[in-house]
Amino acid sequence: MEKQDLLVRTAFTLFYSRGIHAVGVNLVLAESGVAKKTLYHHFPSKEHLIEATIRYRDHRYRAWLASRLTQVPAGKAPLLEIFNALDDWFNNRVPDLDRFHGCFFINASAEFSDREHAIHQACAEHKTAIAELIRSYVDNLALPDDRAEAITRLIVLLKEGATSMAHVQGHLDAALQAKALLDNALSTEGFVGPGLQGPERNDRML
Amino acid sequence: MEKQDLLVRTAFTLFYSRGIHAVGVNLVLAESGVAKKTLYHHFPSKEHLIEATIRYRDHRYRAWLASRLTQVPAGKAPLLEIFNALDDWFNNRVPDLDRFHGCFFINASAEFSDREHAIHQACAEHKTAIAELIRSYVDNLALPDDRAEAITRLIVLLKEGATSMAHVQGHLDAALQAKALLDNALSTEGFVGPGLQGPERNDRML
DNA sequence: CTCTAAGTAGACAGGTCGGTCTACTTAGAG
DNA sequence: CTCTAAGTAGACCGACCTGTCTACTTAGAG
Repeated sequence: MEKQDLLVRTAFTLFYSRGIHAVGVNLVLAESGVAKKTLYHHFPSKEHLIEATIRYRDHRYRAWLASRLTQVPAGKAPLLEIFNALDDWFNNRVPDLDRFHGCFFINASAEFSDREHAIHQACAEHKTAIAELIRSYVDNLALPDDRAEAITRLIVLLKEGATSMAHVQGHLDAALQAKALLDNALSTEGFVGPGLQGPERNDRML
Repeated sequence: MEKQDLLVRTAFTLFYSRGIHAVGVNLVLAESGVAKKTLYHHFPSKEHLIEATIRYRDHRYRAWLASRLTQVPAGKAPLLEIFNALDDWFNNRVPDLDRFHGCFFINASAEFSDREHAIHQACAEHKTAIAELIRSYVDNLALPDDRAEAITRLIVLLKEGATSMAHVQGHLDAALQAKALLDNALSTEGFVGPGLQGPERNDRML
């Protein structure tokens, strides 16, 4: 594997499990077995390495989620499938995403709290990209634009809440709970209008 | 003011706005004007100071939220009022809580990711305490126990999601969006059963 | 008046931080 | 064969980290 990739992967795993400020470049080098000069040959500073780990995680996470959503029939199913995927992630059934330690982008935003900071903005952009992915599936329901936007934001809200609860409180069933809530909302007149089927019988949790 | 309190308040503000690992004790001392010996007289280590800031924030936050919920009529209103309070917090209309930088406990959990760690556990305990506060208001609706528990968890889910979105993405209206969703859920047959009023007309956002 | 607890300023120790640098070693392209 | 880009190990720099320590000051209790 190319040294640059190796550094980014190693740095990501360390940053994700221990926090970004808590991990020094010397540890990344020791874990990866790469020389310091090589790191600074590819990245002008630790900051750039951090940004590379953000892009790396963004790419992996989006690819994983997008792949999951193509594996179910079109319609409501992909929207609910988001939360099946989250459930797998929380319960460490997705080795590709590393052992669950919450959302890397939420964590990074906590360490780089200033919204003007490049790293915080990169995290926000990831969230926007995820929202756009979700929106593309909501659009398949052929709803009015404002309705589609509201449902997209609802799903994002539930996703963020479930991820946070799973990490901080250890409520590993938060994804399925969010799924049941979404299912109910999607079946309610005020949300998507008549014409969609009722909730999936065996997923009722509320 | 007692030096111990001054240290905790100063440390909290710095930790909250810049991150815990990013702030050294020397900065806390410089900002507070307290001598280093005094800090280590009251706290055996930085770790203990961090734990004190967690307890401090826990106390302040719970007192603020509890106070807000007593200012509306009993019934559904306090549950919706949670999100009015969050909306004020996100938009910096609550000076007592410091300038909004997300949830301090989520942020701290990101920096102390190991769930066995005392600081992470203290954060989880705060969330549990908040959930119990909410639960006490849900109980006023006189619902079956499992229903009440589900609604409590739903509210917590929405609260966490809104807080995270407000911080990372800057969606400062997330609280009102969550409120509208809760309002709808509380009015839906499957959630609390018949007998409760419909959604508040002018808060419909979905 | 005396004793004590809590405070001050700031030097210091041992370690880690991000980052630079020298000197040397590959491996592949022209 | 030669040149270059990318790699190695690791010494080194100044800055900052947590935490300890000396020496002195202050305020209140007995």
